[in-house]
Amino acid sequence: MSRVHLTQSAAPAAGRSSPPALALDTIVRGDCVAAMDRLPEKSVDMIFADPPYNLQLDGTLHRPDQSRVDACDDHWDQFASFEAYDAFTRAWLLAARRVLKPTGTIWVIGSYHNIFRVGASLQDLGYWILNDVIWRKTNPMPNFRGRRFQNAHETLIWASRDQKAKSYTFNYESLKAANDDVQMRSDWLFPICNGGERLKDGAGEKVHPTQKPEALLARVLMAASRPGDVVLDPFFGTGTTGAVAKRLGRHFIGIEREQAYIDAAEARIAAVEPLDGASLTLVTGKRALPRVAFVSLIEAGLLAPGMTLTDSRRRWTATVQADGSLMTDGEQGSIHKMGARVQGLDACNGWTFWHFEEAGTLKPIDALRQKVRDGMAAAG
Amino acid sequence: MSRVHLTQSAAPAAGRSSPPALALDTIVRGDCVAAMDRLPEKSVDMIFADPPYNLQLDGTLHRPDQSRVDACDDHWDQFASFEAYDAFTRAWLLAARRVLKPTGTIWVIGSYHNIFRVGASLQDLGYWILNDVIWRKTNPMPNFRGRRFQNAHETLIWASRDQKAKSYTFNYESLKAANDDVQMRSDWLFPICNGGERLKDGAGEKVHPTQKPEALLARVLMAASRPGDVVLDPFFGTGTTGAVAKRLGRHFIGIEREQAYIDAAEARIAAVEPLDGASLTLVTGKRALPRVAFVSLIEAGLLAPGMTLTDSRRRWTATVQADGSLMTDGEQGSIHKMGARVQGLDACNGWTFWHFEEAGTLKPIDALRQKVRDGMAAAG
DNA sequence: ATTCATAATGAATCCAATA
DNA sequence: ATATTGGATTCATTATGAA
Repeated sequence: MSRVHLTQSAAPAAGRSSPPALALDTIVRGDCVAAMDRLPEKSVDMIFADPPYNLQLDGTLHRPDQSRVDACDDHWDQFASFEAYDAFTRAWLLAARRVLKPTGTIWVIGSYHNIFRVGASLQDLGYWILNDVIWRKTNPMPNFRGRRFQNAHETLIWASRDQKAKSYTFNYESLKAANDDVQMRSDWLFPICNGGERLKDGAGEKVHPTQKPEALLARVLMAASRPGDVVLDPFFGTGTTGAVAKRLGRHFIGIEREQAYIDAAEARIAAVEPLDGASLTLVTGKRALPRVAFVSLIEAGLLAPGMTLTDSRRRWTATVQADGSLMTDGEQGSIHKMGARVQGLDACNGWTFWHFEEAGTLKPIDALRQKVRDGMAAAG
Repeated sequence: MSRVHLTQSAAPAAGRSSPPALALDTIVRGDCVAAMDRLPEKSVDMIFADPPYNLQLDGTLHRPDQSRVDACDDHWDQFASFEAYDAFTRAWLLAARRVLKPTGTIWVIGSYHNIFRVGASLQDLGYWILNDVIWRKTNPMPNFRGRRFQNAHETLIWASRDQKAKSYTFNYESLKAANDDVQMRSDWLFPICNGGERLKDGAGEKVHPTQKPEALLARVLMAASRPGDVVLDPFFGTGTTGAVAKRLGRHFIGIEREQAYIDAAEARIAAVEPLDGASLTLVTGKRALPRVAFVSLIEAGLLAPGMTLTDSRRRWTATVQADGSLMTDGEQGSIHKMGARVQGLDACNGWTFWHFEEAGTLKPIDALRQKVRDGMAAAG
């Protein structure tokens, strides 16, 4: 077992329990199923997996200029049959599911050679697919023979542990803010990994045939993990997941069989400078704010029993009751229930629906909720 | 059995044998497996299939404005389990493979709910996947609860009958000429089917919950079939495949269970005006002839096949071809190649050279490219 | 006729905390 | 475990109606 020492704190994020005796920020050498079986169950927050694609190449491909295409023909990408690939896939997906926390999610990347088998196995094992995400390549390799479309994308599947797992980590507001304030789509555009980022050996040969771009991993980690989280990569390769995790203040556990890849990954990760923690804070929306009981507005003296609230266009009115309910048309209930009732809807956000009058103008009671929250913050 | 009469010739393309006793340009009512089993083996040139997605929706979804999302909850999309869906999938894929010519290919469209199972079944049955193709939607439905990425694409799988089938139909040169002389990628951008193209009933309700855009089918048919070919659609719905096939001079065989869909499809297809045969010729050059794809102007309805383009001083003219090429003086090629040819030059920017007439004035097609670019920018 | 404002809607596996 | 309840959440396009 190798260990990469981080300069950043290894303390877990506030409010998230960390498993005991989990060797963080290390690369485990060996078979990923055996290695995962040695980890505690429900111990990792996210899994990113870039398994063998089972490319089934035969023969050598040449470019139109007769140069040879350096194919991915490594022994670890060879399987005897679809059945053998399926058995391999089920085995590692099952082991991964055991170590994944209930709030955790898994990402698997693949191409049309293997991704359909991976997706079906995910579903068969009880994972619940949240999205498939398309990595559109700005600079894919052409189809040299002109017999197919240029294969210009790869597919990622994002899945939770099971259908019931509703509270998985997803930094929706961060992604939206990063995307010109529109929600992030399922198609992402990135260049392939080349240039200075691509690891080369002494002879100038690429160290790994399928090194993924750090930008892709960065979006994955920013979307589905938080600072301090533990990210597992069972097919670590040359450590893109680890490098990005370290940079983004996440912990990683890598599993890899080939010592040459481990060596390259360790050197690579050691050179990564973690971002300052202040750069890593996430945008949080209203969802993350503490709840405020409507009655606390009355208790704080911001509203008084007997006061009349209306909607923004004064079509409906309701009376504030001392117990924190509203009364309208002889019916009594929460601000939400009564807002829905007068409109004939199933649901309503009473905080933004109901207004009070101040200095001749109508203001939503949501403005008063903010005052209460400010007071809560001041009180610690 | 219903029959739609075409005005175009039903003669097969020269050099391609046509099966005997194959009722062309008709919609067969009934189960697709039984109907395909009644067709002669190796009788169709291409299959396009839009099977049920098995969405597994649960409960009702509301938009933030409390309006209800009109979900696809039709009985035909309900399956008891993944096993039941797999059995259904294998059955129709097997029947489809029997009727497909050795030179034929199959296209299947789906989403992450079903496409992985479809893809695995395709491979298990011996089909050979050529590409997966991503339909990126310019205007997908948002994720209203902010719990996932906006599901902004669907996936098509393109496969040949088996690995040995090397001489499948693929109009590589046409696609390339139509795509600004770079080979067509595996990610395609189209709007969803809405507006005037979307079939509505007397009450203004959509006739079919999942009608596909004609532009998508047009690219599929232009890529993998030739004029006179027979295109089978075992899940015909409201007949997008048939409408596009008729317009592009292909024959179709539709299979559909619901009479209401058949009625809508027949009326729709009857109203389709086939393109002139001269507009449908394909580029066949072996070498590369001379970036918004010119074909996307056609797919977007900004230009129509058969339209005449001229240079700014009306010295030369050319005709827009359905495959996205131009024809002039009996020669056919990209907008750049044809611009260069008429001027006797080595190279030419077809975007600024070729003009179309609008309200009596000539405008460069580059103005239309900007419109398409605006749509691309909107999609990220 | 044109512009602007408002409403409607599309293959969607769409919540979290408390009782 | 289930039931209840608070209250957070949408993008691009088309259709409709007002000015």
